[in-house]
Amino acid sequence: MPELPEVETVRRGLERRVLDRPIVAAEARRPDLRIPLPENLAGQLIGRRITRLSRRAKYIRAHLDDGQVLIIHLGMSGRLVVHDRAPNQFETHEHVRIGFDGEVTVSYTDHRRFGLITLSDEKALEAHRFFAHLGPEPLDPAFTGAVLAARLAGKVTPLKAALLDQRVVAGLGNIYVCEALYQAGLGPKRLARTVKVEHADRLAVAIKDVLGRALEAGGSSLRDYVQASGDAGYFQHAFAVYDREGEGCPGCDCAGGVRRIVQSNRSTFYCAKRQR
DNA sequence: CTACCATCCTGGTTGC
DNA sequence: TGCAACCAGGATGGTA
Repeated sequence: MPELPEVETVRRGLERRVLDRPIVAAEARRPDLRIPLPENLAGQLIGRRITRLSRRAKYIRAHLDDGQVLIIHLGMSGRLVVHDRAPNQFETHEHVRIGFDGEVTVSYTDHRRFGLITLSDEKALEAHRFFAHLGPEPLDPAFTGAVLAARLAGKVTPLKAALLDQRVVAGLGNIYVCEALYQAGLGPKRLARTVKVEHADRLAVAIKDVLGRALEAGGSSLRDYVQASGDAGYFQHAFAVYDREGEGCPGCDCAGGVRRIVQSNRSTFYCAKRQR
């Protein structure tokens, strides 16, 4: 579910609450997430502190004070919620719970279990299979139209599919690709290799703008996503096209309004007039 | 190497 | 109301 703005919002929420607090309790309740939880996860966490929280693509990384890094991906339906004290009961799909000194408790729930939690050595982190092949971070100043154009060059695949590929750009998902393509005025079916530098400039600007606005809104809450505080995000109210099939295109008076098509088995929403 | 497809899993919504 | 079909923010392993 969560894309870059949601994951970054959760990261920031955790950062405010759990940094440098000793972990005094940990419980792995269901080990079979997308990949199995590490052996003795609780034992590896208890007594440690999180000294830094970083994000790469849609992964949150909690850097521990012993050189290990806890890697978390929320998949489609994962939540990380901070409680002031440990709730008396477990939620239905609460798979991992971490207790910090001072009673602050983090619950990881994920009803679809597409998410994952694992551990890695800090030294080997960027070489880890999750990170080794990722494309650039779109909010990094180094991410420019020229960089994007180079990564799309030669690809014989629809632009929509190329942008969902984390090796091309990291952190985008179905919502923000639809929104960025709309804002840039580029058709989702256009082949990636046809995107020249002038288009890519617009697209890179649109990606940064959409992600930045979503981040300010605390992300988009459709079904499962909430911030670390438990509050919903509200960028879903600002979607131009996502999940707005049949509604009028906000940017023009085209007859068809927002259309929905299926690409790589996922919904694409766009305006056929504005996006070429 | 590249591109496409099915699949993992659960639950909410839709349509008959 | 009941039930089946379909759909959902992601990632990836296998196949062509």
